[in-house]
Amino acid sequence: MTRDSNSKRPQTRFGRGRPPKDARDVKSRILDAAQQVFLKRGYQSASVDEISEMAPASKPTIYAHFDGKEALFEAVIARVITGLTNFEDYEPSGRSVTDKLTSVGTELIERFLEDTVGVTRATIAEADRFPALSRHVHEAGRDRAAAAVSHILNDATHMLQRGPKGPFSTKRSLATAQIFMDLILLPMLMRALMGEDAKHLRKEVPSFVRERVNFFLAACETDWGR
Amino acid sequence: MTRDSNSKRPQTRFGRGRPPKDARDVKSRILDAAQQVFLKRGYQSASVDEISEMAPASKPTIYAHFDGKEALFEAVIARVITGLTNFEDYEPSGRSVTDKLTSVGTELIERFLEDTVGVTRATIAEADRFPALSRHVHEAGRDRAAAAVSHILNDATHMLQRGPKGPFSTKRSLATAQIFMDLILLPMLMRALMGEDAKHLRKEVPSFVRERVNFFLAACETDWGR
DNA sequence: AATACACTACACCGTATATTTCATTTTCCT
DNA sequence: AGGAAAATGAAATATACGGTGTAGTGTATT
Repeated sequence: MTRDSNSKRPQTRFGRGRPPKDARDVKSRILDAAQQVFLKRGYQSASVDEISEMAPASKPTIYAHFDGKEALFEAVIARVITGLTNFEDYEPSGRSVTDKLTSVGTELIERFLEDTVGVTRATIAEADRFPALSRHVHEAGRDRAAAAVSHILNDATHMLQRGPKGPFSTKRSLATAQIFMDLILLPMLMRALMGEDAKHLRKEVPSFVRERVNFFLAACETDWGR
Repeated sequence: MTRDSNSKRPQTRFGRGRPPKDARDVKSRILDAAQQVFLKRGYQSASVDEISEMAPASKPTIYAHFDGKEALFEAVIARVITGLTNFEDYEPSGRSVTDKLTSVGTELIERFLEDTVGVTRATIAEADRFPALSRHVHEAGRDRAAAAVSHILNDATHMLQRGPKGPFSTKRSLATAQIFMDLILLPMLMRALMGEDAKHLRKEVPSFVRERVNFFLAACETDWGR
């Protein structure tokens, strides 16, 4: 009864022995599984056994590649973070400023609602066990995205042809980008964190973004606070 | 190394036997300790033993008063929540609208930064273990506060004497209050959740609130989106 | 003084889980 | 072919924790 070949073992499972060369690298298999499990259950509730089963990879193998559960968790977070700030090749659609900002806002929400929720939840939960990680996630998620949005806002400035004293004063573009994100991304992220259904959230996104962009532009077109 | 080795017995510890009548009720001692431990460590990492030591109360006593760890957790959350939404007797200081809103914003941050951070963190972490709790916290923290802010905004409308078509249109006052909170409270709450030092945060509050109130008022004084 | 009570301390059980050891198996490389 | 490499399954170790049972003890009440 040791050999149970027709069981529901997930995907590829190798028997004992050195795996064939064409098999996907064990390390990345472990990381993939760990990401799924950690982002689903959080750090504490995640078990190495489950990761081992899902990878698939035996526990000795896991401990051969990573120093322990904590190191594995940190590796997973680091990997998700780096794969999340690729705003390089993004260009907002639409011609008017309103359309462009709506596009940016929607894209932000879409992108962050996908992977970030799990990471954010996990890091928030374990904020005192991994203080460095928490800070890293914060900076990566907030400051980097703000820089990207700031860049896009600067483009909008030039588009409006109102010069450096225009609605998006260049000097404060970073703070303004921050406001944009707080106004549009953060509320949705928070609601997702609190467990609101993703499908339900997605349905509200268009009208929500429209409302917030209107509000944002209304303020930007004045000389708020100078 | 989850365990703190400096397990100094806090405050009063009774020997065996029935405690004197004037001793604070065991139940509230347990709840106090449970609150400290849960909000510090989260649900999973919190151990009943630690609560027992901190209360101080023996484990059998704890299980005599509560059905188990989950029930204890729910009791703690419920207790924190109910003690959090007392905006009844709050009146914003200042004469100008700007001053009033600044006062409201600061008060919001102060109040929520105190206890809410721990609760929010704990419920976010355990959002799928206690789905009902998560929703309750969300509604209590968001909708109730929004209603209170909405009320204050309505007062500001009357103050400005611009009638029902004024800057704070009554019909949308709830959505506007939502924006106010998202603009002022949410960013600070998020930063606190990510483990930023409370002392450091408090130093930034005044200038932050000022900036955001200016932005908020600038938009409100237009007819943003009709 | 006697009794009921409301606790305490301590030890125990069962389970879950991180981590390691060991012998074994299969593939790669020369 | 033959050894090194890489992984395996199974089981052992160690720890932590939720929950419970037992016996004892001081306070309140009668």
